[in-house]
Amino acid sequence: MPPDDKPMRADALRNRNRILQAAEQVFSERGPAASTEEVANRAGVAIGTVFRHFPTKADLLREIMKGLLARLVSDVEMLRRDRPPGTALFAFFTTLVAQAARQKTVLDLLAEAGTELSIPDAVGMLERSVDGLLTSAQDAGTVRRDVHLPEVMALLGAVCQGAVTGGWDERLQARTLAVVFAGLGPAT
Amino acid sequence: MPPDDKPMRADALRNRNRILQAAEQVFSERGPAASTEEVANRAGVAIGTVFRHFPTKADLLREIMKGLLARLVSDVEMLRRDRPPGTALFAFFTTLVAQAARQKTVLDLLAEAGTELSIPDAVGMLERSVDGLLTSAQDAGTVRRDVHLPEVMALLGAVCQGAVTGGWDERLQARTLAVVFAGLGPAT
Amino acid sequence: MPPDDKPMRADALRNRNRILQAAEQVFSERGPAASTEEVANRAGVAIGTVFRHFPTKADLLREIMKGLLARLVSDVEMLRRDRPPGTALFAFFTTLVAQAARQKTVLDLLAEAGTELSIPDAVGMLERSVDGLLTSAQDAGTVRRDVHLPEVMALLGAVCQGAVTGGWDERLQARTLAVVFAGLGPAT
Amino acid sequence: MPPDDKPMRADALRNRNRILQAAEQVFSERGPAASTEEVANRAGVAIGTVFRHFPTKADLLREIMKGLLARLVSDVEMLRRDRPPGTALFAFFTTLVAQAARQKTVLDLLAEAGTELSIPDAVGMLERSVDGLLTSAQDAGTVRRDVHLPEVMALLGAVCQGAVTGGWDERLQARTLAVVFAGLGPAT
DNA sequence: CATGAATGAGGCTTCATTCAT
DNA sequence: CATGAATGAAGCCTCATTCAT
Repeated sequence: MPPDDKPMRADALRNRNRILQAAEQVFSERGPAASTEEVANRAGVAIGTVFRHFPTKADLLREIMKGLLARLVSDVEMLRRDRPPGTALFAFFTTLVAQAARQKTVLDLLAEAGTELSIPDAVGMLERSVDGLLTSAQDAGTVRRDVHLPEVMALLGAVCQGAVTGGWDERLQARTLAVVFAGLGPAT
Repeated sequence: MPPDDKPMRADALRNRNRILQAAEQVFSERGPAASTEEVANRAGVAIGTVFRHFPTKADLLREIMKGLLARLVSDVEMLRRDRPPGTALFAFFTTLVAQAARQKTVLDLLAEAGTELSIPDAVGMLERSVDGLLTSAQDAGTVRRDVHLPEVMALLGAVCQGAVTGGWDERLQARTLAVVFAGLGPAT
Repeated sequence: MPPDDKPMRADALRNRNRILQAAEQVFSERGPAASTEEVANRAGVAIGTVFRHFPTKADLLREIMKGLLARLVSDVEMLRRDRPPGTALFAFFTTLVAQAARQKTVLDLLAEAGTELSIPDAVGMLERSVDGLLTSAQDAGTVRRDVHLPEVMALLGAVCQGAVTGGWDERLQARTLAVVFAGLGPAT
Repeated sequence: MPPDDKPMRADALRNRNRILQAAEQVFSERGPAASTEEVANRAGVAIGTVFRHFPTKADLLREIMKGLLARLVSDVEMLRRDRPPGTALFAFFTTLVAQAARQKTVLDLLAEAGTELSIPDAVGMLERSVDGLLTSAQDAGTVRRDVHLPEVMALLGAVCQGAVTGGWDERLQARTLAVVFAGLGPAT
């Protein structure tokens, strides 16, 4: 989401993206405490270039989060198109946990930065998307009607965090999600 | 668990405990990035004393974790004594989430330090305790037989992380746990 | 004083002047530590353009000084034309102090850059001009004969510096100059 | 003026003083833009030690100023004791200009830092001291009664600045001060 | 043993200057 | 010529750790 009042030069844009990718990697691996210098190295640019594009480390973190959240929103949209409404929400849980390593950044940042970083818009969009999934699932009868968005978001976050920090393997992911899905499903 | 080859003088032991308490507070509030100096201040000792007791910041963190995990183990034992076997596991989930703020340290540390810190013993003990809870619940018929320890631990961790980093209020804690409990319960 | 071996295109010259004006403003307000980038912004040109015209920040500073000194010289000439010879020197003092804010740049630069910047020609010209003022005043009998140019220049500089860094208001300017003028005047 | 709630260890105090001296030198020579690192080198301590004693560069500058101003105040007091009241003020002017190189720091800081640094107490004390000198001189009849403190302070500052940034030699100092003294003296 | 001063590597950020577009 | 992105040295400051008192 580069703010392009003026189109932005080709090379600058390429660097911007390289930096964003490098940052995503680095912060995923080392947590948000990783140094900006390392991001620069991994991106193959000088440290000054990172700061030209993102005047502050927090700006860089914020931008990564925006990107990740945007990607999640589009994942949701894709699922709504390609899956039967009754399973799309479950599929989203599964995807999310499977990608957890990538999502680590999102969660860590939400945790670490907390008050400082603020990207309510992006978060709000994701919530609206997931709400769509939930409603569809309830209409299809695969999720109980007394389940509401907040706990779904909470479970999404929890399970994702858990997967990341706990290092769940595939089998464990499946078994854990099975419990959650059973909990969401119709009462009988 | 002071390494007591030589008994350790009374005042030294008192300092050790003060430091541990202070550290728990400080790291809970500020995250593991908080400075050792602040721990020393809060404990009312000089920085050198902290490093005499815990040669490395990581050692200090590790020791806190051990303490927290030990406390969890004793929580579990207490629940086994005081609660009907069918609900003890659920009670433990509830307790854990409610105390999440305190547990923040545990999780953060697990996340942050990851590979560096390693405290398999303490974790193992907690796992054995929880396994007891699980088996009892299954015997009592309040938890499905095809639920196994790994996913229970996973859910415990996930839900705890979620509660902390998501800042769930009491209502949200209850609703989220309701889903999980439904998922653990008998299939109808 | 653009170095015009080749005449220089009209737009280039306009940029040169814009940069010079901007630089004068910026350095007056923020001191010589202000960034070249800000000069470029204020001038409405790109940073590269500033460095094309002035290969070094020091070059830019030097050029500003030359300009300011040249302006002072022409102020002196004007006073010699428009004022009675007995008061022109005093008038120059007064003008200078009143404009001190503008002159801040000159002085700061002299102070800050010291050895690095060197602009003997321009300073020499100003000295010759002021010498004219001094001689006239002495001929008119308003300044003592045993006062020489060096101390006049020194007082000029001192009073100007003082006015700038001390933030003298009008009343204080007047009272201070009154002392200096009394000191310069005939003995009885 | 170390704030000695607790007496302060001998070595710490020695370092503190070494740093202060080094800083005075460095900032005199290179201006307030000189690097803290250089101060550390000159003082023969590590950079961290400088920051332990003065948490901020501004704190260091402020402390130097306090010290210099305090020394000036004591200079004044000494003059009042050792000199006839009619000449003490003039002697102070002379001393000040002669030491200008040392005082450079004071003035530069006053100029450069302006709003940021604030040490009103120390400045106020100096003003009160100089006021004493002025009154004495007026009582002794060596300074006109219609001269007031503000312009004396202004001239002091101006002449000092001038001496520093202008690099006046002894002869020039004398001639310039002669003019000022004549201006302060009785109207004939 | 406790104290707290000293160390110095490392992090974030700024800015003069260079160079591809 | 102008543009503005890239560079990288350098500055300020923090903090884990060591060591003299």
